[in-house]
Amino acid sequence: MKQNMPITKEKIIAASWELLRGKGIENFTMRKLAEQLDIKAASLYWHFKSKQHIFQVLAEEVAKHILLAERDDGDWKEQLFQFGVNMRKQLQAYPCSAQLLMQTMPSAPEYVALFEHMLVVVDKLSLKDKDKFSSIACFMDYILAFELDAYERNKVRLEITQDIENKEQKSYLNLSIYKRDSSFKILHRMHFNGMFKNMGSDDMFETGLKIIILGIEQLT
Amino acid sequence: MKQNMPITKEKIIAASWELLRGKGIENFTMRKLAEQLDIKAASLYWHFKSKQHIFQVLAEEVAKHILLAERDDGDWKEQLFQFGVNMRKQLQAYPCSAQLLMQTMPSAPEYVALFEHMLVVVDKLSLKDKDKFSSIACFMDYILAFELDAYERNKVRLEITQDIENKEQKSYLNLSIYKRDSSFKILHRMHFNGMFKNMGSDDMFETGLKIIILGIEQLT
DNA sequence: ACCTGAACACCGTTCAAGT
DNA sequence: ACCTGAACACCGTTCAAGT
Repeated sequence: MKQNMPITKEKIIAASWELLRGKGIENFTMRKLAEQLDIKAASLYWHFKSKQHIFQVLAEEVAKHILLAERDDGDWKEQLFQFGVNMRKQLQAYPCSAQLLMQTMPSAPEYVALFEHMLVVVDKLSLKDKDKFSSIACFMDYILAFELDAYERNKVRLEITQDIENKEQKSYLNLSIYKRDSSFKILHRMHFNGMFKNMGSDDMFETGLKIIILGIEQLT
Repeated sequence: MKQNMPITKEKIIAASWELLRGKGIENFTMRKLAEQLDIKAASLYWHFKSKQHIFQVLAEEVAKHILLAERDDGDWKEQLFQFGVNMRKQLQAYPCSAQLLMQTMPSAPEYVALFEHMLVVVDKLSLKDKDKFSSIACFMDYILAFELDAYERNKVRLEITQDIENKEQKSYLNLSIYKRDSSFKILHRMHFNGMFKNMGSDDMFETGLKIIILGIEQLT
């Protein structure tokens, strides 16, 4: 990480991804970012006018990579499905990218390009423009929320394992209570904790994708 | 706001909602919350062990109210639709509640009750348990993401109008560029800004809800 | 039981001053 | 052109001390 060469925007962005991966977006600070680059926090402000602006650049980078990895195979249903799978793959490759996109979305030109790209896929359907737009918005909302959710759940999971290490045993999720509580009949039947542990899996993600694609088809 | 009676948990929670409504979750601070209650920030820690814990209580309150407002009319499709509409209404009634739920979701007992309630609606369908669960997760993800999105978009909108007041004219969304850019053919045809202005509307929300419900039906 | 002052270890951002 | 020290106005949280 230590270099004598002058800092560039590119190096700051690269270090930002590292910091996000290591500390998460809630612990991303200008001071830590500067430390990682062997400079002082104040120096960052020569390259970027604010932390928010760094986030915007990161978000646009993600949006760009989502579009780059696109190939258009099969019918519209297959295309939409592949787009969803690929978008999630990119979101997983860039730490906290769902948060970044959610925060900065409508201002980024790349975001609009994403929208346009998906509208093309759905344009051949015999739907009102308004419904095409709603379909794509729903599709993207689902994907983003799925990853936001996964991130939060992972955070809780890490806190718990940390507490166990510290012999604190706080048990944020005391599932044992629900296991015995007869008021949650269906969840109980579904093997409560197994179901919740399966949240965030590839399988669950793809089922959601299928639901939305089938739903769009049905809207015609 | 000024009272001589001793502060209670209930008063702190009430003041928290006010603060969220007035300042948003990103400007919710213990110091501001204390000020609103005419006490000092340190005093809050006698009632709640942390800011995070206050958020957890707020989130559970929202989840509780979503369940309370429930009536079960019609077939499963109608029920699910009404649930979605009602859930969004509650999310809109409590400021930043989508963020609160997203942050604290899996640890809250009320959240599990929400899940169970929706699973009951969908339980009569001839689906694998796994797919019932995925359906509900998809449904809830969509609703939360829709409101998160609306919140962020509103934030940007407020910043812009503020800038216009300040004669800064930064134009975070310079839509005029896209309007002329021929690479966004479909969005252009759809009246670019009109479409984006329509984002977050009741109509768009309900279309998304319908898509997911039709999709779940198709999964059987 | 309930509240406070003072402190600790942080933040993002600015800006005059250095090279 | 690029970086820094020092400061400003904040954070969340703790804790001995007050009533």
